[in-house]
Amino acid sequence: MNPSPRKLEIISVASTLFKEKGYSAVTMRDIAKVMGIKAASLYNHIKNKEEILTFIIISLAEEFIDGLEKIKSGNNDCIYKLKQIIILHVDISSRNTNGMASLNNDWMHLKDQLNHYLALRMEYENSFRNIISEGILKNEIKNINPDIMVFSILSTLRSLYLWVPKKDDMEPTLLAANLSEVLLKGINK
Amino acid sequence: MNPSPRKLEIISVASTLFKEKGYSAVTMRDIAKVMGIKAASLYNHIKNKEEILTFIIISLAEEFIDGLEKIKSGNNDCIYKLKQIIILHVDISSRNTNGMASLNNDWMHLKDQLNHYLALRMEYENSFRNIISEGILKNEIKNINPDIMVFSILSTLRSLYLWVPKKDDMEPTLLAANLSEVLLKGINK
DNA sequence: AACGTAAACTAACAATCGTTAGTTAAAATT
DNA sequence: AATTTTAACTAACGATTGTTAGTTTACGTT
Repeated sequence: MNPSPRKLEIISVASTLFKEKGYSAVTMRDIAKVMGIKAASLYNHIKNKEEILTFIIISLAEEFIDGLEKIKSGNNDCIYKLKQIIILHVDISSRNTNGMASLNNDWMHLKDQLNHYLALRMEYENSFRNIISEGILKNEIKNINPDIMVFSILSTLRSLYLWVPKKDDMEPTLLAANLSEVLLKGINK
Repeated sequence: MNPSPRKLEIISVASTLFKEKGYSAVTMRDIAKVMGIKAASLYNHIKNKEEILTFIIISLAEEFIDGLEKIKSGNNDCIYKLKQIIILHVDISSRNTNGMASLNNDWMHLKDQLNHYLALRMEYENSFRNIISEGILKNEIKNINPDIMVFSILSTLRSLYLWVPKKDDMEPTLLAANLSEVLLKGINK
């Protein structure tokens, strides 16, 4: 069964608060106050606090997995795939600046779905590294430790949620293009 | 008056727990348990929970400010200064992988010193951006939006605390060198 | 008009939170 | 030897936590 509109509203409000203070510092009463209702009323729509966090994190994680799957399946060179990954991150992060905070910082508070999340993350990072390694083999990418390249690029992409809201005048397309230039070709002239 | 050894021990234990679960999710009883004492006994050494967080964050922030100040004052070209900044981050992050987690994720729970921290952070980012902008003027650095370059590089450097412990076999010097190559000249061959 | 449901409410629960007060035992200082 | 200091302890505080139970109100459907 799909989440009701009211439930999505609660999740959206919670995401905003989770970004501001982190999951642990946000109380059900905080969420309820923004919703304009009492804390107990939240439980007409959600099972518990954990369910909110789980929904935020798992749906975003799966969106990334799906996006990467499509990119992998395309028959393109590695640099092009990396550009698509950058676009994927700019896109998802721009549409979910709040939820991305939980995905990055509050995943350790998952219970039931913690292992599932960790598996998805490992799958994502492995696929990312494979694209880099393939690029090295095909002589498209410099022969540097692939782990360092994955770490460097992914760190930037994972921080987009903090940065995009401060530059909401900048078009996602332009941002992705500039990021590709910086991340792939560097800043040195 | 300098912090006593016992106080530093508490702060160190707290840092470890703060990295694992975040400041808000760590209780004084958690810290005490690892110390092998009761929660109330912590208060013989520290004023309150907030003081622990403040010490961790402010001392690290000041270490970054001091390091950047020395780099700025040197009469070197901008690319060299950026390489020094990368070394600075690798150095501080390697020696404080736990505390860096609080600096990055728990600063919003500061009270008395929140404004001080925000001022230091703004000062740091401004200095960073000035180095980039100067590099563009001197034709050392590509003429792309400096904000994007600052964001990109700083995001990677700020994530080092997560990555260094997973690669503790890698020498900091080598890591800094590889990072300089990737961040400044890109990965594209 | 009667009924059922959705979504709010009040009230309260046991658990846990940061913190304080007062005490004790050992170590350091006089 | 007497005294002060350090650092632990027990016990408890009021506040807040996530959550449950039971109730009320409004609305759509019969």
